[in-house]
Amino acid sequence: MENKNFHKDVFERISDDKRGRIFGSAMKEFASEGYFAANINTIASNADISIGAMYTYFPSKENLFLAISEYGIGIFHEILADLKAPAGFFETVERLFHLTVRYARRNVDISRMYLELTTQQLLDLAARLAEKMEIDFREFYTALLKGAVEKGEIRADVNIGFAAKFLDDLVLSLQLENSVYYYESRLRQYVGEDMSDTDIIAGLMDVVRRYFLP
Amino acid sequence: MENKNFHKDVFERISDDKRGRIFGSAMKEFASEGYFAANINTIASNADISIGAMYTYFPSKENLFLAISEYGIGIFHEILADLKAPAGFFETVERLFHLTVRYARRNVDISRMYLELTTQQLLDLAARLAEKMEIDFREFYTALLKGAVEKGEIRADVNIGFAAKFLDDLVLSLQLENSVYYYESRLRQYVGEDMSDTDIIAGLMDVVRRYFLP
Amino acid sequence: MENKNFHKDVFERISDDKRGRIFGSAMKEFASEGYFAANINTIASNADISIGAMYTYFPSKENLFLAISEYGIGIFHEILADLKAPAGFFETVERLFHLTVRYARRNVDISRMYLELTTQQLLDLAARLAEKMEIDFREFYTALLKGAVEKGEIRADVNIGFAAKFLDDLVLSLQLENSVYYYESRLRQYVGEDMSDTDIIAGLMDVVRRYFLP
Amino acid sequence: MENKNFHKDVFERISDDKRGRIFGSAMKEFASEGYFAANINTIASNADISIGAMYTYFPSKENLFLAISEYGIGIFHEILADLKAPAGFFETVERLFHLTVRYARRNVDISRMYLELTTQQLLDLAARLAEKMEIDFREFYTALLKGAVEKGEIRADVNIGFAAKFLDDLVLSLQLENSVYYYESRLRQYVGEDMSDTDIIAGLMDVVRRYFLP
DNA sequence: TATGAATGAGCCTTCATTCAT
DNA sequence: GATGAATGAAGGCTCATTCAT
Repeated sequence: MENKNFHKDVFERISDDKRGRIFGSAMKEFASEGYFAANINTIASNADISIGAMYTYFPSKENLFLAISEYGIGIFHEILADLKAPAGFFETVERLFHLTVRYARRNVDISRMYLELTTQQLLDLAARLAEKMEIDFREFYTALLKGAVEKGEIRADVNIGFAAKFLDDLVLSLQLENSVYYYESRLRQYVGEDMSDTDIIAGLMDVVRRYFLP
Repeated sequence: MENKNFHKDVFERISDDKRGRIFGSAMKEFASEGYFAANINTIASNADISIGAMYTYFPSKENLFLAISEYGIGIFHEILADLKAPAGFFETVERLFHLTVRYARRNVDISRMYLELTTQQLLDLAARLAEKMEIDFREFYTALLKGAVEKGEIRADVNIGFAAKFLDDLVLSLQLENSVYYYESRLRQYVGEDMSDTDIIAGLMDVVRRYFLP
Repeated sequence: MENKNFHKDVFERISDDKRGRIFGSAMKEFASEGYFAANINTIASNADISIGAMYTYFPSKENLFLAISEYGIGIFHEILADLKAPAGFFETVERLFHLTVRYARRNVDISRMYLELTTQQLLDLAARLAEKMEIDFREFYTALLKGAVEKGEIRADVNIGFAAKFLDDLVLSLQLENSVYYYESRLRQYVGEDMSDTDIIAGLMDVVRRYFLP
Repeated sequence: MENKNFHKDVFERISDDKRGRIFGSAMKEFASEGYFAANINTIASNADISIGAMYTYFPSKENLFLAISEYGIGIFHEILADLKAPAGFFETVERLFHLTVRYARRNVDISRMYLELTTQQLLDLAARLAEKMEIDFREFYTALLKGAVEKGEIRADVNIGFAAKFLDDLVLSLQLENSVYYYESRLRQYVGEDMSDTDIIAGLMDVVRRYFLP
């Protein structure tokens, strides 16, 4: 059983507090500056540890980034876990939208890192980390849709693959609009300042219903 | 009337060929490496001009990036110009989708730069450039939707702002999937390898019709 | 009586096994990497002790190096001890050559360290350690030559000092050729692959005889 | 015809003065500190150029070292060139000894670098550079000895290969004693302070004559 | 005493920018 | 105007050494 970790062993033995500070500091720096502009010395200093310590925990900047990415992406799995409880199709989708908004806001840095990770040619490995999460979401959507068809909740002639991606697109847009300034601002330009999260999700549910109902 | 250009005056007096080489080289570098990892010396060398020349044309890396962004974003205006000819709502939307695919493919570097520009906290100014284009698109969508409502082509109770953003989201996803590897790959994971561009656009039109028809 | 040791007192109280592991590991590292590239942490880890322990035994990298040098150089004294038994001049010289080859091969790391120590400006102290050994060898050569002159084994008009150094040069070349790759390879380029150790020593004895015999 | 240089092209275009300063500074630093302890910033600063400049001339510390080594080793070829004029065997050997002393003294740094290069496991490439010079010297010795045998100047039964190496050993010892402090000091311990260079060379010629004359 | 995590000065290298020619 | 050599601040990373446990 090989060691597939991005961190060195010592990192597992340090206090939760310190580990948290490192993750927080690194996430913030990577999210706001991007991989290349991010400064390891700054990350260490903001986490209140020495650069030396940083390098006893992670063998390189790249590995630190990968570790942070892996951790960050993992957070989004929680959304899926939160959705486990069986419920009707539209109810589930609506909860997914709400959870997405909540998670994106609570984990702005992670959201941004994810975006950076997908759009930049960064590191193959990083992209593959994101893909892992994609797989789980894909399977979730697919199962959800198939179940809904079987139960007659939605029309039977939808193309499952296409519809799944469509749902994911809606989720992605919510994520962007709740973590990336540019997309938040764009949203407001389109719908004005008055439209609440609830309104927006209601709007999305309208889209979903019109598409999936017979 | 102050000079609001990102380039210096000399830049306007050089040959089209040279200007083209600079834009091409810079776009490629910025798109593939990202702003910070991009190397001005490399850009100059690939454009077959001296670094000295580069700095007589642009006062800084930042300004070069901004100039390139402005130019690149302008390209997408052509899509709007191409859509000027009056036509039915659904016909227009379908043409928009086709044009988006074509433009994204033909201008992969620009597409990537646009993405980088919106997701990274890069330069305020850069984001504002992108917003300029957004405005035009927003106005286009709004006019299109209002006209369609007036002509009775689509149901009258749509929220114009929300619907406009919705259309733009669809366009954005097409753009991503045709220029950024990660999103291209994600699309294929969802819909398989067999689905053609035409099929996908047909799928999107289905979404659009179900949403906008009464 | 001050403490002139390079190690701290504790070092004398640890097990022979541990002491041996430290010497072995340090010698190997210093010999193969050179003083500056040598890594104390690596030495400790290869010796299966903690860095902390290393620093309770030796106050610094420099002192560790000196201790190792002192020890290593001491090893070569054994050659002299092995030569104590009185014998004829040429017989003794021949045995010296054979012993040199054997010791150099058996203690490659020490040989290399010795070389490094003499050629690099390393540490004054280190050079002085090597000089200590030199003194013993010098006295040995001098006594040997004087005795041989007295006994009429060699011509009486040799310059003892010069002749002693000459003998030491021959020994040095044997040492180099049996521990440093570059000199081993150089030897082979000159004399071919077929010449055995015995042949080479025979060649050297020929040199010695022609020089010292009347 | 590929570029086998260790330096970048620009280096060939700078003034002889500057090139000289760089070589001098680098040689001194590498010779006195050894490859690893040598500090590129120090080299640059002592040569009165910026570190940036250093890196426009040489792609890396390693390449700088190789360039310096190549140059330094080349200097020793001059000895061979100086010996071209045909002369008797013993006369030639004596001139070789004198030239070696003169060159070693005049190029102390080079001599030391050469030694470092052979004794440390440094860089394969570096060792190969030294070997190149060895080849020329080997061929010189071989031709010299063969000629001397043919002309009846020396006894015919010498083993050319062994004898050649023997001559080179004598030269090497002269080189060491005239550039490396340790060996200079060792020499003095053996022969006293009074023996002049001329005396020492006379001593060596005595060795040579006794060995090579019938 | 032993441990090994922590420290931080220091080194190699990059690259945006300047400026003499 | 064009050139490209020169500059030097800044960043990733190493490793001798310390010290709390």
